[in-house]
Amino acid sequence: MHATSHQPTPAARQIAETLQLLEQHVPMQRRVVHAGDRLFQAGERFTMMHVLNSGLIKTINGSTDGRERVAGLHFKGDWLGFDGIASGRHRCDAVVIDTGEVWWFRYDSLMAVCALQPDLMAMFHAAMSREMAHDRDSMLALATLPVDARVADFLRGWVDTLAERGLRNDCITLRLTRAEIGNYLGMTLESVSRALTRLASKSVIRFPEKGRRDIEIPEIGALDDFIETCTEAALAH
Amino acid sequence: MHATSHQPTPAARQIAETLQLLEQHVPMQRRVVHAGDRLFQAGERFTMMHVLNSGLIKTINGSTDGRERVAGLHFKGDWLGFDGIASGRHRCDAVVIDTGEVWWFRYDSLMAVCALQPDLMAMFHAAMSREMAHDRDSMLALATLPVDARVADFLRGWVDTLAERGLRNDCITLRLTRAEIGNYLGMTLESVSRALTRLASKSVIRFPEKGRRDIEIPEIGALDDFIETCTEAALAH
DNA sequence: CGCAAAGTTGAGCGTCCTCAAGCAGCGTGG
DNA sequence: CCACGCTGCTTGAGGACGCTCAACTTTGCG
Repeated sequence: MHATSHQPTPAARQIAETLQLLEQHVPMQRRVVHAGDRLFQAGERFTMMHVLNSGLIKTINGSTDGRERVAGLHFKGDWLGFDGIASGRHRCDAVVIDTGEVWWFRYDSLMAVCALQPDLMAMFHAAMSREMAHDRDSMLALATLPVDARVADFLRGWVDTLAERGLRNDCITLRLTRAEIGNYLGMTLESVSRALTRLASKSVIRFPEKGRRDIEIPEIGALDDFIETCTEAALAH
Repeated sequence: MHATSHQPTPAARQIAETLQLLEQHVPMQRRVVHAGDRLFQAGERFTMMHVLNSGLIKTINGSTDGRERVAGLHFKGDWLGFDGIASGRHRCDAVVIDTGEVWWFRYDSLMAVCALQPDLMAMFHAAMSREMAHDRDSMLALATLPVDARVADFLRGWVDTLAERGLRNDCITLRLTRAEIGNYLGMTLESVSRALTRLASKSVIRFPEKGRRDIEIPEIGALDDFIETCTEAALAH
């Protein structure tokens, strides 16, 4: 069973350490946020960084001509606001999906502290680097995987995220609609629905409840196998 | 005519400033690199950051099951190596496409200097943030644009990059093959070729030479119009 | 209970991919 | 010098994957 390990994972330890450093050294505020709340919006002046202590937040990236896409999903320990640093303005909306606690603090305060606390600076950079690496992997999936594999890859990503944080991950609750998932994965909501049906028919996933919001994943390895099978099938004529 | 302005652009000024700060404070080495050279490879231990003083470099992101994608294209002033910070290992290959000069230096040296030079730290963060914002826009294009628009968007991005740096941008020389462009944009090389033909037939672009490596862009605005037309056409049934 | 929002499933169609053929540029060697 | 092969590019024909449109079911909420 691949559920909660009772030793904190390295990632969980790192998150705890980061939160502790922030708490000790950076003047900050905490806020409980609820589904629908916005931490910031595209175009607003950037001054604050946010760190998620619990809950789930999505960022939405839009273009001038009205297209938009769910750019990222953020869990406990994730930082938000990086994309505002360069231009001094936020480039996306941050919308709360599931209730949680957000810590927020001025970016310039953080920088001042970082000059004296190399460890904190390292955590900051690591968080940013991790997000870049994650984005790269998302792009790879967008560009190279057929829809079914993309959905499977998405689920694996979610599972991994939970595992890293030492959370139970044999059964996950998507708090996103099919439309949001589809938008994130560059496909329609119908395609998401069909892909899930196919995954279930091959027993890669299972729906424990009648409402198909919860997803059980008996074997994580099966997800990877499924992804490979899809890509091979695509290559073979 | 939208060619070289003889005032340095804000971006060009910022690049010059960054290079100067690095030169003054960070112990570094310079190297002339040629097409085919690799700055680093996925899996290698990360210790060095790189800054491109001239030339063109692509990064390639691969997965365990053999898929790969051109993850980014890097011009003068761009930093390389961010994705290695988190894990301590590079996550992509960096391959030189066009001859240029690379400056490289230890990441830990940079950090040491940054503690004393807030300006340099700010440039470092800005570069990282800019790359994240760019990746987000790439993903938006991948997820929401039809092939023709994606190619147009790619060209516009290239043109903008040149313009920011104060370079001539009414005629660009792609130093990538159709296959590389297609890989970057999540489509086949044939689709790239067809898209370019269609763009040319609508006079959005022009091929000055017989070998269609150079592309002339009479009106940058026409690219944006073309992109919008594509997306509207897709929406209208 | 009734309405709105979310999800599933099917049929038809279009975009984009696959496969294949042909052409152009270029360096090599006979 | 030209034949040759190699790589890159274009163009066409056919097919598949995923989208659109539509009907229906289920869930959630006032």
